[in-house]
Amino acid sequence: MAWSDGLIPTTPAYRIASSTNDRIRVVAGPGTGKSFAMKRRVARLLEMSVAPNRILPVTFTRVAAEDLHRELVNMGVTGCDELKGVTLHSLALRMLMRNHVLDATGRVPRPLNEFELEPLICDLANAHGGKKAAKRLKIAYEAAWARLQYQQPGYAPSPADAAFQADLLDWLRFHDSMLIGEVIPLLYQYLHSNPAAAERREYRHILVDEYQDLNRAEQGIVQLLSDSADVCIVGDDDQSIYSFKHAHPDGIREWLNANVGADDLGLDECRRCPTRIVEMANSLIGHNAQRPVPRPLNPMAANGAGEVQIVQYPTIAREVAGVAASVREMIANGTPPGDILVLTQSRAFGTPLYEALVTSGVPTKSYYAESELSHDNAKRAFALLKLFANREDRVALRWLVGVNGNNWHAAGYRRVREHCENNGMSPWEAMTELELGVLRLPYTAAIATSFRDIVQNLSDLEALPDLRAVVDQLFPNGQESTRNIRELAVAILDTITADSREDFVRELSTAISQPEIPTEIEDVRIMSLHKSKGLSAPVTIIAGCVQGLLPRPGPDDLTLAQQAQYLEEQRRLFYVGITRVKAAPADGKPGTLVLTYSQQMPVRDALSVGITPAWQQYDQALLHASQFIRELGPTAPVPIAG
DNA sequence: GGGAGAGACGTTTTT
DNA sequence: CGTCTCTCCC
Repeated sequence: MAWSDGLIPTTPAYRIASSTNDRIRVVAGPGTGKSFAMKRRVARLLEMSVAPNRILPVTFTRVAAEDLHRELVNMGVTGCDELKGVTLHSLALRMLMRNHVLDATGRVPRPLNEFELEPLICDLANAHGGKKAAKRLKIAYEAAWARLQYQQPGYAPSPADAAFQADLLDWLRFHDSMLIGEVIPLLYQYLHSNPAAAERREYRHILVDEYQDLNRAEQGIVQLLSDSADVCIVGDDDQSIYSFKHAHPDGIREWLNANVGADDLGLDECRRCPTRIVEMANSLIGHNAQRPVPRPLNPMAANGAGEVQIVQYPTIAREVAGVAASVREMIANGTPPGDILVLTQSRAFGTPLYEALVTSGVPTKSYYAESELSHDNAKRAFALLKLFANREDRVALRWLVGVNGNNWHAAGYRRVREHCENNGMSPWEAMTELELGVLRLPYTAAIATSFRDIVQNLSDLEALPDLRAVVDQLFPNGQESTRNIRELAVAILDTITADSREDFVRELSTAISQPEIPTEIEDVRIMSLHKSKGLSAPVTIIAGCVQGLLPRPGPDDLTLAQQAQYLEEQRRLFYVGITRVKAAPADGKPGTLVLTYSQQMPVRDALSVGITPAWQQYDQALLHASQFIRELGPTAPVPIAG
């Protein structure tokens, strides 16, 4: 199929695909077909024989990356197999692993898993005001980098920040590791200080999706990679929902000033949603006063009006039962489960809903599912596996040796580390001597004991015939706490041929941190509003639309202006949610949106979800409908009691 | 190093 | 209302 098949030359989609301007900005609302236009643009480049490895399609999430790849394959475009959509994060990791880059940065691109942060925080807590303070300081360090504050003239961290950062960097260097939040900044630094680096001219075409969700460092990388590349950025500030990740949505506006002469294209026709929902979405987002340029979505009459229900229940238990009942009814009436998307603002709503659906026999998948590493058993086994593959994995060793102590044996470990630094030893070597009694250090008895167990565990593993046996030993069949990680490990074993421990561990790590995205959707999906971005479904249900949860009040240390911004982001989150509804008139699917909320919930649950109830009656918190329901305007139906 | 008791805090999320 | 964190004490 040719890139221009079915594209009408006067349409914006055609211009996006065909423009030869070396700078293009596309502002595109939800459901307006920006992925479609991007895909056609990539197809055109490939048909013009641009080498696939010189095209860089950057996406915010892996879902989008795989989507692009799949659609190009379906189009049968030559060269698409070699074209990989990547997230900036994975691109950065790949570049940081190149030898000359390693050399220049002096840092090992071995990001810490979430669970491996615990001993790091404990090691730094003492000198920096406790665990909480250390966590805050670590977040501040990553935030400063995400915002590129270090590059801004006049920026200076406070003495406390600077002292913490020095210690943090020492810890990371000593343990041959880095924070996940450093991956992007380190590549930024490398590219920034090496204008002659080949990386800066590696790509001929760069396409960036969801540009409003990138933070300053990420936007900076895109710029540094575009010395000799044509750049096409696509985004929508009305869908900017990642401020907690320091997204810099102003970047999409500033970009036009920095790239004078760029094509400025827009997609406004909402091809996805029913017209009634488009009108509600416009009314809702119109309440955001700080929009730079209001750009209403244009409804597409052929989609039909669609169906919308707003339902209030007396209690949260009734709400859960009610949603489950309507899902069952829809399925009984012929709606495929995969057509139904249930969105909630928190796990606390998602989990009971999931359980109710599963109990009533509805095939359901919760995207709130527990991580493979939520149990200590699984963490321990995984850390052992890392050490089994590489005795010099200092992070894994640090974790294992501290896990049984209430403070991660921070005091003793500090002595071990000092000894290593003074004598040029690795922790493995020092602990071996410690355990043999050759070396004596104060406060290290517990560490020596833990180390002895670790060595024993490892030698037990060494005695096993192959990796399959190692997996059976670490993640025993039938053990609930390691069931998820076992499934992953076994699946990987089935695909790899060589018995290489390093490869196996690397693949398992990747599989854990970057779960597979199911391509065949056969189940009802329950997920957060954030995760729903980029998806669409004929039936979308948003449960728990109550004030205090959606919108949330936001942290109390915000200024009035910041509070207003926070509220606007919450409104954008709801905007993203309701625009997931897909009308498919040809299939007789009108597109259905259901919004539910309840009048009361147990105070205990309210508190644990983050709602501070303004009113309560005995142990029940009294709830109110989200203000966003009201803001949907006159097109929205009158709420009914359920 | 570990236990008892007081006090803070509670969410969403990407890589 | 629970869980985590910190402090104090042995």
